[in-house]
Amino acid sequence: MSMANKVILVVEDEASIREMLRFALQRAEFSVVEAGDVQAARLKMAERRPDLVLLDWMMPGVSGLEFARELKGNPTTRDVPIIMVTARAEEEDRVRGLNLGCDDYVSKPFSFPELIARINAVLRRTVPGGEEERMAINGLEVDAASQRVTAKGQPVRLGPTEYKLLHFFASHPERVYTREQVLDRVWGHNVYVEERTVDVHIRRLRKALEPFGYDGMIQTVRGTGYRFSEKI
Amino acid sequence: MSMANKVILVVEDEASIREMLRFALQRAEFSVVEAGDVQAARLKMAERRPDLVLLDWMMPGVSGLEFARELKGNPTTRDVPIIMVTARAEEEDRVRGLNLGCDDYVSKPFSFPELIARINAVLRRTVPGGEEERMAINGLEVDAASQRVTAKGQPVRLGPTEYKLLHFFASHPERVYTREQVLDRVWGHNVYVEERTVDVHIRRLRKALEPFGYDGMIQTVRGTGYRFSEKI
DNA sequence: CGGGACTGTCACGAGGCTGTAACGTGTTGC
DNA sequence: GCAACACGTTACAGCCTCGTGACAGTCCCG
Repeated sequence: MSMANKVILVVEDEASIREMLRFALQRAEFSVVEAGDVQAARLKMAERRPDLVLLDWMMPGVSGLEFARELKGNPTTRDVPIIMVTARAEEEDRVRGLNLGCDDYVSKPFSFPELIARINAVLRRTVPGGEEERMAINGLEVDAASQRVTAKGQPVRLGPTEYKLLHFFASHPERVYTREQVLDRVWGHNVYVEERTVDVHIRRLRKALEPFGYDGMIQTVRGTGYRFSEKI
Repeated sequence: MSMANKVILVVEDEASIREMLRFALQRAEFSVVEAGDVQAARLKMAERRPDLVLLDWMMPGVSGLEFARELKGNPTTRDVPIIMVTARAEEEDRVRGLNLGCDDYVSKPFSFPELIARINAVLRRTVPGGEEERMAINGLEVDAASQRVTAKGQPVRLGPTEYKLLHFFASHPERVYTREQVLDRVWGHNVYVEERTVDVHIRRLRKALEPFGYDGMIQTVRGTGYRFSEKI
């Protein structure tokens, strides 16, 4: 299992716990980046995008909850998985965290093996092959680095969600996805939005691609969901 | 909500627990297949690929762990999600299970709502068709991932039911099925439809395949039902 | 503070899909 | 030959799905 080289950002105010976490994570062959508060976390985040964020729930200043919302609200960081660390196993917090789009949840006191296992489970879920930096299908180019889309050289104006949607579909062509799965992959885990919302964004995406004749690539599979295909 | 008709294989040695699980799952509109040990589970697995496996950890004979490893090692069954059921919250076991590639775990005693919720969460993540499930018989291709059928390269337009029907028959060739069996497998358990309805959909499927000369593959077995055969 | 961009939800309508009945056709058994 | 039967085929009404436009709320930025 080449889980190595994965970078984990630990956001935790108590230095002693941070220390322990670093020790345990490094022993499991993760690279660790630490932050004592949200401010520092933002900087580290901008510096290098981690593969996963381990986020303490209770922190002085900006809370972990708010930081999670911040990350999930930003298209650039939306798909970095988050595991919440909370002091209590309070149901309500847990629900709020999950509804926010956190991928999992660990409550103190936790065992390190369990923590590692959960991290591995979450990392395994995140798309392995979907890290294509640049895709060009049939004259339609999707550049992940600049988050830009061009069709036959012409720039395509897309909103963040439409971009994310296209990026996801383009990196998984010839495959049907249900609305639920699209919501999971594009909007984030455990976020509650109406399924039909996908339809609307599909419509917006198609509209944006229409002037270039690419709208046919997003295909409706009646009774199931949608599919991206280069065959127009 | 088209979540119905998902098939769950319950592997559990204690009959009473199996009973409870079946009750709870069926009430949540899942179809349940049961197995008392790993041996039986293998058979059920081969007979029909379930959408999810609920696997008891502790079992006499071959343990759940081994069976999980077996499933995850086989490309055909690799992407059938597994939820482990452990007797206690045995830390180490849990960890081993997750590292093995199980998608989630539940520890006894568990609450049924939680179990159902976890099952739904896991099912939501899994893509239809799984890994490269693709059939090509004699120039007729059925691709489960894209839910698309092509005959000699030409796309075949099929409604959802016709697609499911063809997919089912194509993956069980040279074997007769009664209308009742077809209804069970294609329409799903606990659905009441007139048996003759199968005839109508068979007709529609044949009609769609006719332009390509493939309609003869769906053969009538008078007095019994239908059969799919590559011999036209 | 005001405007613009973006998002999520809803309501409406067109069209496709489904199940059933009814009738047609071939087959079996007497 | 003629019922009885099994299956083929067609027609159709109702339902369901999906496309689409509108709209209110939110966030950001000048």
